[in-house]
Amino acid sequence: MPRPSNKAIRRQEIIRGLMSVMATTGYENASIQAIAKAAGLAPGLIHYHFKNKKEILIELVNLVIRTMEERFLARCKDASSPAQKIDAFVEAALALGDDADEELVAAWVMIASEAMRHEDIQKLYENVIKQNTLLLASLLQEYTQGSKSEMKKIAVMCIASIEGLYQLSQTTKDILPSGFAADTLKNLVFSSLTP
Amino acid sequence: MPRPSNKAIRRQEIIRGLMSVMATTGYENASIQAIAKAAGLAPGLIHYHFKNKKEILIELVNLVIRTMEERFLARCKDASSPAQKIDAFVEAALALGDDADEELVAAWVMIASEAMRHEDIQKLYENVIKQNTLLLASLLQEYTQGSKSEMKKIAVMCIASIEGLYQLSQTTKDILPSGFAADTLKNLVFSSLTP
Amino acid sequence: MPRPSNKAIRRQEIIRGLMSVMATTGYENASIQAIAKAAGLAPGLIHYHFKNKKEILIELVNLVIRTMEERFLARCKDASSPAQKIDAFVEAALALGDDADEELVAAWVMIASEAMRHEDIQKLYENVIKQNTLLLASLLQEYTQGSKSEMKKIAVMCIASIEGLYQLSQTTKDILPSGFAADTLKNLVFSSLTP
Amino acid sequence: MPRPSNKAIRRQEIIRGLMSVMATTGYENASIQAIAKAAGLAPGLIHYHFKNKKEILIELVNLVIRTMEERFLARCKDASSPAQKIDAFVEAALALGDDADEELVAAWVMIASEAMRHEDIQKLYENVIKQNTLLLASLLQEYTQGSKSEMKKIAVMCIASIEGLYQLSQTTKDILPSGFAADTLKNLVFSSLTP
DNA sequence: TATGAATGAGTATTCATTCAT
DNA sequence: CATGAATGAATACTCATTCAT
Repeated sequence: MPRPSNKAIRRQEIIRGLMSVMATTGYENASIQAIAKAAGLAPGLIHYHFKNKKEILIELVNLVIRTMEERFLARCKDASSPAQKIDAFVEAALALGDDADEELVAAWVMIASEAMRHEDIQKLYENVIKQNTLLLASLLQEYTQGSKSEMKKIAVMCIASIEGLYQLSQTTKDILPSGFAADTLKNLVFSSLTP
Repeated sequence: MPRPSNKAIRRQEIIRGLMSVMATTGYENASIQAIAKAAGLAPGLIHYHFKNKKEILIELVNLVIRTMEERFLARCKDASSPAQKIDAFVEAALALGDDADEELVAAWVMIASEAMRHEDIQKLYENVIKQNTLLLASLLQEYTQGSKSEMKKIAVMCIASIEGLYQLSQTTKDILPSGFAADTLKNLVFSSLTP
Repeated sequence: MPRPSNKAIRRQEIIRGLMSVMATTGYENASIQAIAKAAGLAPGLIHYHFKNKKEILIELVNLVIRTMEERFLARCKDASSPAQKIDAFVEAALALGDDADEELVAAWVMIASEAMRHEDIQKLYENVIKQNTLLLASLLQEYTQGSKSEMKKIAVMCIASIEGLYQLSQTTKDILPSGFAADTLKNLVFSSLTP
Repeated sequence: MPRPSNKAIRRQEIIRGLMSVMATTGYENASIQAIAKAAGLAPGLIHYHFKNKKEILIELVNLVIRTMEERFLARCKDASSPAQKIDAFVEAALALGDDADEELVAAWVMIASEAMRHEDIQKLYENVIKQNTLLLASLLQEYTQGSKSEMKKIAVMCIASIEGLYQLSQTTKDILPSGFAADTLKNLVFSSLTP
């Protein structure tokens, strides 16, 4: 009887290893050795489970994306009106708290910058941005019967703010009034819609 | 009789070499060889003019910052009212056009991500963000006699939007409605102020 | 199933590689390539086993020091009187014979000169010199009930002679009457003690 | 009227530049740039006055040797008896005082270690050692009518002590009782002669 | 003579990837 | 599956030497 496969588990460990290393050093400086150490595994094992370093990155991107989606869905459960859903969207993106979130955001910012260098990462990143934009735009439209193109613009700007806030949270922490982000962004958005 | 010094010129060439390489590959992947090639110089010459790679990066950051400031000041010349100045601020940041701007923004996004890895870059980056935030906040306050802390929040959000838009412009170009950024951001800001 | 560790063996090989290269070229000129070649290993492997070149040097210094101590202890086994111990000390230091000794001395002379450039090597070197001096001084005192400070002076001079002879043996071989060193030094020391 | 040649002066400056750099860093680490800086000259000028780095070293060796000889001759002026001359020899070698001496000794120790690596330096070094040995041996013989070969042995040992003391003075300063060297060595030598 | 820019080869070090066990 | 040793290419940086001015 062969021992049960643990590929899936090992792959998760490795992906999380990359996430934690990347959060502080970026992708280029995340050596296989360091990833292995962070994952508590032997270096040689990495390439048994992944073809190469890039593949781990891609899986990490997918993991982060999935996690973010889940955050939104969880908050959406109790939302019925469009306004509540918009609220849920922004809260899911910006009302971050624990250490896991912290690392997730750090990794995400690193991923965003890797999107500039790797076409495949760029595609994944673009997809999320595109989807989120469309989602938010349709929520906005539902909420206020404004023009579609106008709602799209506001949605893009909103997404940009979120990405920019992630960035600033990693580089200029002490400039951000603590916990201000979600509320301020919602204010901005809603006030631009009501007239 | 002695050969005339050309240090300043060479240093500029090298800095621009780094900028152009970084714009597409990031800092870690900007090899000295590549920088030299982009600058049209022999590799060995780089370290004759700069102590190390980091020093080139720092000078590049300073150059980009200076250039951005000049853009704002140029647009501010004709602005008298606070509203016009806010307008100038946003336009200077977002109404970008030619290839030089393109490269500048690309380099800036890369710099922002380097700020996460190098403390000295982080300091420079933080300083600009801080200064811009304060500047914008005081303009907003001048314009609407709202509370200082409220204006600060809006200013931060605005700066975040700008940084986020830079990011998106590099990673998800075709999602941005062309030329929409400045106007949409101004709308958002002003509509949040008037009530 | 895992490959058995051979770190200790490889490290020894590398250290001996450095010793043999240093013996002829000195530390600065002992390139990693040359060390690897002397050890029969791939260059990249050196840095798998050692953090950097300096670390190899430090281990080499420790090895040489240990070897020298063992030489003395081996000769001391049969020594009971102080005079015999002094004899053993000088013999251990100077009655050198085979090729291994030759290389050891060559490496030691190189190490001594590196002590001028690297603080950590200087400390190791100083420690041995200091310990040997104290050891010899106490032997001398045991032998002749002379003043402590006087014995210390003779001990230092004796150690200096030994180091100087090492030096000359590497640089001006054909000036040294073969095999004269130990006897002559003992004569000098004992004749200065008897009055 | 052509400007008067200053080759000799420049060469001296460069040689002293090397001496001062070597005293602290050794020959391999004495870069042409550093030598030029120490000499207060432009880097390019070095190779105008010297074919290559080695040539400067050779001239430095000659300079140091000459300086040492002069020290001995100066002290010999008032010496008439063999004992006084032996005294002068040892004093000239070991009764060092000012900063210039300090640098000279440091450079000399570095030179001695370079003798292991460069055949031409080895020759120069060997010559001095040989000559000094013969000189001292003949003085010893004049003083005590002992056998020539015996006197040679003592002379070699004496020279070795001196070289060893130079070495220790650079590497383990605080172990040497201050100012003890000359007297102790003279005691050792004379007591070994009188039986 | 003098200056300092330029070149190119050389060096330590890192690291993704492979492979023997 | 797992381990950790091994490889070789890539990279930042140094430096003697040359050369244009």
